[in-house]
Amino acid sequence: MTPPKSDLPQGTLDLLILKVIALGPVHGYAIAQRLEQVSRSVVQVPEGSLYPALHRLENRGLLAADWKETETGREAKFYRLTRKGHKQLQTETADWQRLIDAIGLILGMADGGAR
Amino acid sequence: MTPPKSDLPQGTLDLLILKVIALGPVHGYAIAQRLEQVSRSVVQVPEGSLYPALHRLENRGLLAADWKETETGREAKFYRLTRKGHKQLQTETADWQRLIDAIGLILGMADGGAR
DNA sequence: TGTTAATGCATAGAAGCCCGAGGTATAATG
DNA sequence: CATTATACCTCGGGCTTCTATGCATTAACA
Repeated sequence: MTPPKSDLPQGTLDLLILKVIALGPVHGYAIAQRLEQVSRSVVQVPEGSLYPALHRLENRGLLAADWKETETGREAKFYRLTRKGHKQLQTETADWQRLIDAIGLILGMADGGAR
Repeated sequence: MTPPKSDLPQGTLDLLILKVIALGPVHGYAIAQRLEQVSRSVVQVPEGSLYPALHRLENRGLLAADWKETETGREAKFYRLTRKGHKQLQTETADWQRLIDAIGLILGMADGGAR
């Protein structure tokens, strides 16, 4: 059944993490699940990528975290965006859009192929 | 004036190179120019990234090269796609499309919650 | 009760890519 | 003759990512 796993291009993970957290405080484990669900399993984030990324973003001052209880009564580290993180999300989203548009132009170059 | 510079996500460069070469034999230097022109300077490929990438692709058997003269009468290494390279381009293009669609889903998430 | 699965965090090590800096060489232009 | 543009190349540092591993708790299940 070969589930369509896909490796994320470097740098993209940060953007996706920022986006999920922007929707409301979440803990790390839930971020990975969320990304997988919404992307229909195209995006799969191993924990060895996730947690270092979170620490990185926190060190850069884009995230802040507090330990709280989950709905199931367990301790977890809930992340939220700082003001800096919000700005970063905006610029990274815009950058991403400009980039995939540009790549679209390149991949759309005519060679008598599809369409 | 915000110069629209953009770094390529890791791994994407290979795809773009394959695409340009698929349009017809070109030498390395021209590939970089081509990418910059078509993308309106959003994509800029430094030589320190370009040449290692070309060698990588050649070593993987996706490209083949011959020395020929350019229109200006200089020696240059012209690359073309192998059959394997063509297949690789196809699958990588499909992967890319699936990935940006998935990321589009994520970036399009609204605060209304999962739906 | 023992064991498996799921939740939740974390680090270490290896692999890989990107890019700035530096080097070689030719041709044309001022 | 010096500079600019063409055209190739490599090295080293820096960064991200993934695999593997570890720890701890809770729920389910046989």
